[in-house]
Amino acid sequence: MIVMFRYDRAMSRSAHRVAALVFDGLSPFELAIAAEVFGLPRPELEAPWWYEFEVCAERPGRLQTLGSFDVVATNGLDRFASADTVIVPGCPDVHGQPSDELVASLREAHAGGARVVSICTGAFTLAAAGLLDGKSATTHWRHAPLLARRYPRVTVTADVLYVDHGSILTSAGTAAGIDLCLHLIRADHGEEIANRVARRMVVAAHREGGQAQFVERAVPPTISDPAIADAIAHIRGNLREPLTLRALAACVHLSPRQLSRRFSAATGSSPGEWILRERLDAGRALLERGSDGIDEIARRVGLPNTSGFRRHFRKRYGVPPARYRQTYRAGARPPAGSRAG
DNA sequence: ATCAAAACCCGCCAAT
DNA sequence: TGATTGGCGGGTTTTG
Repeated sequence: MIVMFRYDRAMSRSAHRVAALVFDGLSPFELAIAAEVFGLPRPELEAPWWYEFEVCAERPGRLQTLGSFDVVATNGLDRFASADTVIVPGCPDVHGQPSDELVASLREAHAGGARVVSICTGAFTLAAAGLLDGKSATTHWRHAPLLARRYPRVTVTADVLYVDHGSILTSAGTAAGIDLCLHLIRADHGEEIANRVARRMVVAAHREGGQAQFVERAVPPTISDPAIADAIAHIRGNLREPLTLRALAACVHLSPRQLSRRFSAATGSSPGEWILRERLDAGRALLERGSDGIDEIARRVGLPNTSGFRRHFRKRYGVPPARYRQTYRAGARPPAGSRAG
């Protein structure tokens, strides 16, 4: 599993080093995303390890950002070779070409086992380095057609927030970089810590980002209506039961009409919708972790009719359950060419 | 893929 | 008088 792989790898050294590329004309926001997620100390999380964040430039020194302030890079590109994760923010010119030196250092980082991560049009830089050849990738939707034209060997997917190939990850327009960085935290430290980081940043731990995004549940909203909070707790604790509106209403001492009304007010979704989502989330988790068959999983999440389970699953996640499991497991292999660690 | 039955959702409105 | 409740109708969705 890649999660274990990354964990072991990080534990084998003093810390997991995240190196971000900076250059003149940098978007400060994109750099700040990486700095916020990886650069802030977070002792309150009690994670077994955390990241060391640094910025690296082709020519270290003072650099102009697109905002009205400068950044000073103290490191050169040689730091990429030994980094565990390399972040490449949006490039200043989508028609331009990165320098040979940058291309070489990105290739070296990747060959050396680093995860290489692009935000927004950073995908152009990765593509120019040949790191995306034969792979799917994403970038800002405005530039997706250009990326596909310029680099025909890259399969450009414009309708997702990010694409994870294990050692190569690309994200869509600027803010999707947040989704991707949280995704990395989730891969490294698990859902719980990723959710807590997201909560600290006051963003959704997960946005549904298009069909095959395979995302986890978002930070649960705070429910101020106690009856509805009870109802949700009851749903979670009794997923395998039928859970009709009427039964649920009786359980929390409300009329069905009232439950329906207050549930929508408190959560933004109807009881039925919510219950279905809980069931499918649980089903997805069982597909990822356990080895139960689809029939058994369907029963356990309260959709005992397997064809119904498949129908809903496919509609929500874009792929049938069996293929989801296959894809998920396949995606969990360590990246080829990684160094031992 | 199709279909009848069941369940759900929600605007409406009289009763509280 | 204004807010909340809960039954009803029936269009929509889900089920098996």
